[in-house]
Amino acid sequence: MTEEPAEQMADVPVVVALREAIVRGDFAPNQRLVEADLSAHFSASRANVRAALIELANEGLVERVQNRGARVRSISVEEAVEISEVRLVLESLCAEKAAKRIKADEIRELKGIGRAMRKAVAGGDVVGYSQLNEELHRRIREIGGQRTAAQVLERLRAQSVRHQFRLAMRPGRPAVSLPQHLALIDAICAHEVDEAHEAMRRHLESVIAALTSSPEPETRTIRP
Amino acid sequence: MTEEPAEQMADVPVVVALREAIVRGDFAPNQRLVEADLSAHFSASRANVRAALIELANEGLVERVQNRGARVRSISVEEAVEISEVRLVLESLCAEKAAKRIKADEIRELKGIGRAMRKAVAGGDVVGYSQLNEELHRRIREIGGQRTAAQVLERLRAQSVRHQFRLAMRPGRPAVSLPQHLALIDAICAHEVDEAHEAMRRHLESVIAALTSSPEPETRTIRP
DNA sequence: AGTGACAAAATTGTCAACAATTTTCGGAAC
DNA sequence: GTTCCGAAAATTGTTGACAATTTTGTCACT
Repeated sequence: MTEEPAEQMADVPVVVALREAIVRGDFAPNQRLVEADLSAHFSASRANVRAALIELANEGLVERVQNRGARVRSISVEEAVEISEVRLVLESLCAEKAAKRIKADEIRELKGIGRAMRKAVAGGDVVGYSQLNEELHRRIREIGGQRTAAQVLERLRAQSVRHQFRLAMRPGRPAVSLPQHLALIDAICAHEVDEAHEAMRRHLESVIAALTSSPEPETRTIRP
Repeated sequence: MTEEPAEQMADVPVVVALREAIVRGDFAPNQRLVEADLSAHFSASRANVRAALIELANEGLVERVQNRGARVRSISVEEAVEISEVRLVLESLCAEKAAKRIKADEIRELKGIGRAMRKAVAGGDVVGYSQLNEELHRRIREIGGQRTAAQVLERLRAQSVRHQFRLAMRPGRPAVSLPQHLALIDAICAHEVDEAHEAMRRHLESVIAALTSSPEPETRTIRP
């Protein structure tokens, strides 16, 4: 493996660099996060690394135990389901609010995302569709204007991004979720508050169902 | 004001001592939290105080700005409403789960809380009723077994405890919420899943209504 | 071979001193 | 009296060294 100082030139705070690295998957679940190593990797002081670890532990991305250091927290399938249940009720709330508040330019934007999704699925672009998926949910949160809910959801997203991505990779999954997303977009853009709520609920119930009835390959964690 | 070293003998970590102090109201909203002062007050090193402030900022109890220190975050009424909206959907979820999973001994416990609430209201014991209120909601979260939701709710509770307490102090408020709580307890103990959900929804909708139609006295913040 | 004790190494926890920044305060200029 | 400047004070940010703890490695003993 490479051993360079790593991380881009821009002097981003350590916590955001480390958070992105974990979410991106640069660090495997359960991998130890040694303060001195991170200090070198991000060329930051150990105190800053330490502060970052405390913060990320608070966000649920990192696990810290007294005198035994920090490691990337691994999210079990059961916990991923729990997170999805919370997402269900909170994103449904945001969808409701978005259906109430959405404005003309935002309608155009959401419709645009819908078209792009259709195209991505038709073209078999799974990662592109996955990104659009994330973008759609994020925009709905923003349009909804419920900042407390949005903040909680953002934190949960970081924790479950690995499971979400694997789910998106399952064969046939995009074909299931695409019509759900399109119905959701239609409801929100038509200011149909109740239907927006229901569409989001149906979509996330489908996610939960897929997660639970999962023939997930073993998460072979090698712990050296 | 007293200037002693403060804080009980027990060597509790700084963050929990500080968190409790803020939630308890020992520090007023917007009050500055100077690291050196806290260091003396809790007889801890400045590094520990600093770590605690970072953690509490992450939890939303403290506001930190670069080079300008930390202060107790003040929660506006609008934000308290947002928090209550999130609580509504999450606690409804927990109430559902609790109605599904509740066991005999837990039923006895909840019924006991219900009786104590009735007694407290009859006797005009407002603070006692407020404590029972908190205990009931906490037990429902625990019985529900949805740890992700419970964790989010616990964090939000810390943020909104001030508003909650003031609401509880309004004349006539206990008379409104008591029957709602009793109905909630009955539904959960009877394993009536949907009704438990609805009872919690109605209860928290009433809380939100009370918060919004509020003749709250000015939060006179003196900033010296 | 297996086990336990013990030293060595690695790692985290703590602290105090120093640097950088912001705020406060006094006074000169108008 | 007000405004603007600059020095002093207060406060936060950063660094490095040291202490405490855990982990690893070694070796005698059974």
